[in-house]
Amino acid sequence: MPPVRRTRSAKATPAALHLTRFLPYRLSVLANTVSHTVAKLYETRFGITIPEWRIIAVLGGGETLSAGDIARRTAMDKVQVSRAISRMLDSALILRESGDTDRRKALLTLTPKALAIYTEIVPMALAYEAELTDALSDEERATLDQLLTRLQARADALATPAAPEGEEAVDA
Amino acid sequence: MPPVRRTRSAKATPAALHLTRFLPYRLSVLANTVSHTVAKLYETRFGITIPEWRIIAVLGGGETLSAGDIARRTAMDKVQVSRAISRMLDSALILRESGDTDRRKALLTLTPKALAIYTEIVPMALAYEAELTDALSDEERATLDQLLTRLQARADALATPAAPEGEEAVDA
DNA sequence: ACAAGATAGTTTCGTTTGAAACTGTTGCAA
DNA sequence: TTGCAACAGTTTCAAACGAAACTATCTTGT
Repeated sequence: MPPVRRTRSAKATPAALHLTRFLPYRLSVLANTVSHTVAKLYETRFGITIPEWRIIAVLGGGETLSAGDIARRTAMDKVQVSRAISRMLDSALILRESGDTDRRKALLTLTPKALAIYTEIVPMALAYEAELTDALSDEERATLDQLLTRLQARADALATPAAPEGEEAVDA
Repeated sequence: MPPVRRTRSAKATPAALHLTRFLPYRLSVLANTVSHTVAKLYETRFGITIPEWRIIAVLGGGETLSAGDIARRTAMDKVQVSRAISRMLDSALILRESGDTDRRKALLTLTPKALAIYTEIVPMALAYEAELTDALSDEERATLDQLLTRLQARADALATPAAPEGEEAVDA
């Protein structure tokens, strides 16, 4: 009997991997391209960064939130939020007031200056988003929405236990 | 006659923007969740970073490329590639040889050690990808592929002139 | 009522990042 | 040929990042 011939599928050739077909890679590149573009948009027009934009976005409705609330809603970590808030205090975009029931929590509100930015920036943001999905039909847009939601849920489930929820993000 | 009632669509209320429905935000969060997970995977198992993984991925076929080639194929900028290569030289994952026709270009090849990592890592990467898209049907996977391709093309077209092509990415 | 632990937020520290400046090499034009 | 722009890759620098340590406040159990 001849020795067992190692079959090709066993170990020899690992399925080839083309980076440009690899989903994590593609998501990363796409998210980066998009983030860079909008970051430059916000930066040149309003002098704010993406973390600051996110904070403006969640406070723009006039709500008053604590830093922790903001971190949860923006998927940024508390360090990032803390730093962004301190920048925004310097540039008079935000108001901080100690809560009286719990003095650990600081209640944050946008200043009129920030609200003005909000009013101007939201249409720009939506316009960019519209341009980005320009080539998609309404049905495709709905499908994309669907798929992203499901992928995010799956990614969260597969995420390292250290960050099971409230994932931090580079920018956007 | 009562005075004209300002219509809601005029100026008063800018279309509300919910971060969790905003595509750039969603892409950023998803890409980050995924990147973090795979980064930890590569880090704990092989002690390599994502830039290093990408370089291994493009050189894994046995090809010999220059740093510039790698930058183009991995969508990383040349600084990032340069740094990753220098790490890989230290850890004996890569071989650098000066080209004789053009001494500016260095020809890079993986060492057997890196090839062994490649052989082990590719199935892991594909397995993660498979798990991520677990809940998707084949048709949905094809649609996702389609949509991502089109979004990337659109995002490139809308990108700031500074980076019209060969976009750099944080990780993945 | 008070020690122990949880929670809110900030600061520190070492690492990573990208833009810009720099070094060295090649190709081209006068 | 030689001078200059383009190119490959590295280094520098200031900013941004995240983990972990820290401060301050609140909650809970005994």
